[in-house]
Amino acid sequence: MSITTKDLALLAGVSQSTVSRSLNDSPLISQSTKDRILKIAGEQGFEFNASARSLITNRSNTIGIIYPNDFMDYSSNLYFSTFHGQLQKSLEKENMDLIVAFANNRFSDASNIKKLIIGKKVDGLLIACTTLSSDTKLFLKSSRIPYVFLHHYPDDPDFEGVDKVYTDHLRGGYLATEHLLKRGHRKIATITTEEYEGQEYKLRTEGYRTAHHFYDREIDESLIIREGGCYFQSGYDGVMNHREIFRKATALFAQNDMVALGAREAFMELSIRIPQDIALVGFDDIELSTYFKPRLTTVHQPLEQMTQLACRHLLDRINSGKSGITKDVKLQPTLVIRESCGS
Amino acid sequence: MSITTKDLALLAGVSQSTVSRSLNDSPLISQSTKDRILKIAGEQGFEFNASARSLITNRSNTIGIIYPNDFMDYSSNLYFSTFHGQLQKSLEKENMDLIVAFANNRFSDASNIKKLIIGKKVDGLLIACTTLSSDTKLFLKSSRIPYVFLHHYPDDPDFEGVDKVYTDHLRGGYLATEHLLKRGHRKIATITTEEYEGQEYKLRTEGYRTAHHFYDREIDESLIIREGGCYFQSGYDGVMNHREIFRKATALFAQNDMVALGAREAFMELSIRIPQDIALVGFDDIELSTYFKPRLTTVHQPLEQMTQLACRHLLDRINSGKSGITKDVKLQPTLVIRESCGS
DNA sequence: CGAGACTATGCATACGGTTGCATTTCTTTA
DNA sequence: TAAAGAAATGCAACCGTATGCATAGTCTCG
Repeated sequence: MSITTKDLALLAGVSQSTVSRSLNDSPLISQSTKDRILKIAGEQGFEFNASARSLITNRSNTIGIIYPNDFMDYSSNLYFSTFHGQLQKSLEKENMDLIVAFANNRFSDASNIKKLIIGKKVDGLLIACTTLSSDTKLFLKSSRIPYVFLHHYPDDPDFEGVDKVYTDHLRGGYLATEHLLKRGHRKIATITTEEYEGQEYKLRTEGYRTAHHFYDREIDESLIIREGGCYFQSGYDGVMNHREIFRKATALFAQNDMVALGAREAFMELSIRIPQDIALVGFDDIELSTYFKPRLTTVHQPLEQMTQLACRHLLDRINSGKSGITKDVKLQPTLVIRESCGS
Repeated sequence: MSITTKDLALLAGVSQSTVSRSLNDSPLISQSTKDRILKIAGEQGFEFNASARSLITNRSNTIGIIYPNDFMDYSSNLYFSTFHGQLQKSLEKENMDLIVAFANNRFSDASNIKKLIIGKKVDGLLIACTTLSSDTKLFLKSSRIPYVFLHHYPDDPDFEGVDKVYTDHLRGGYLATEHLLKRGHRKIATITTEEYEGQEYKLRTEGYRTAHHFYDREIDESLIIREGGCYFQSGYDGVMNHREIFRKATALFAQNDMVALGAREAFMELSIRIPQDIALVGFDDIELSTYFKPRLTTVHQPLEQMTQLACRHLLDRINSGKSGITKDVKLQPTLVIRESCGS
């Protein structure tokens, strides 16, 4: 149906290989021939057949992104949507297509990931998911496919020597807490989660502790709320179910912005004013956090930088093979001070 | 590198075509041979090479979704993230992969869409975008690729006979307004947008008008606020910049949930209480709208149904060709009554 | 002016599958 | 038991592109 290089060859009165070489700007072909063929190709609206090309070059110009299975649950967490949007943008720049796969396919027995990799549908993998099945892990380690962990990485000795790009969550937790300590707060509550399978929240809590230690402040364990989730509702419940805490606490470090917004909603219901009665810090710096007054002070994750770097590293791996030093890029978050802690 | 059907043939002591037929469960092959080969394939972790397969079958098992260029701007609009999540889910069920493309590529001259289609990287297209360049439009009409419009469709005679799946936005606007009218409101404000290129908001306003006519109520044009956007900020500004309106209006139909939330924020600042002082209705029924108290009464768009149907229709087209009657599916939205209009 | 070097092009094969047709093997039936 | 029919398998072409190698044409230079 569509026009092929053979058709172009016929039209130009040359061989198919000359057409192929011309379109690929091979130095073997004279400029005049190239020009002529390029012109014809343009007129005919020619585009390479991706499959034929992949078959011979072993490159699909497509990469895969692996998300956790319950990614959908996070779609209400704007962090992930923004993340994904950034990623899509980064890859558009590189002229690569993106296919999304989930850690475990719910509808078929065969892992879609394997199919993508062995079937050569993707040239490499970005993995934004820390809980891979041991089956998948094994497969990844043994396969030759380049991959880089993004956003976070599994706390697993098996994945020591692999590329990763992620945010320094501990530092983020530290920054948030330090800010509150510096502003004179002594009773700082925090809402974290232990249900979520990644390690991010543990690290953020770790940062919370480190800041206390650094500033020589006792930690009141009763101020650490483990509400079991990283959603709006978790923040709301976290406050509602622990009202007594907020009689003594003068500040709250909510470990992500959605949780912060949930907490904020609860505070409003309880007539606890932000920032007068309680200072509030979030994490992620999603767009939504600038909407609600007082605008949320939060820890910014450099999403754009993260996705760009990850893409670059992955493409480097794809182009130059598995060799080369491991890239372990820990990006530094920054504190964005707005009004939720006073001015 | 990877194992091929030829390798399997060698292992099984049969010809490559027998392997191919076995793996495709062809009736030509005896059950015993099939079993044997399937077993070997399993042991070897065989997966078809997608490119080789596509090349000969002309099917990539991948479809494309076209989003507007400024899709990123909407990522703060949870409607779109949820939409995309649903879509991904629907396609996972059908064992198809998804590639996202944007109406106009910002980084390269050549349209990515053309490349995907002519290069046969996708078998069909879902189009969730009403503003296609005339170039792209022309191309779509002339190409043989199956496509279905999703979410909304261009108001364009060129696209009369094409498949579409969308929500009845007019009816949605009607339902929202009717609800308010029935509850006795006579001065109902609405925040709409005329900047957004789709027609949705025009239709929602149309529904607002229709309801008034049906219930024989005069329309006060001064109550129609065109704030120029469909974001949180638009809702906030819409209220803030038109405070005088809300001295007479007793209800607000915000034409999407983010706008409603923005308006809510403004109302809170102005100490206008929901629902006592003003009743509020939104549109979309995003998850976020159930978080904030009073929970938002809104018009639910049947997203899951929409994406599923669109996928089904597209796959039907892909499988059975361009023929067959046009599917023009207008889904009915429903009113979800929560607390933002009183109880 | 002819040999050698270089440039530009064509030929043929490979990539990994699918599939029409030929061929072999096994049944069936007269 | 042999011929015919059916079932199972193999052979070979093909999908559209890339590329090593052979070849034809051009240029240089002694």
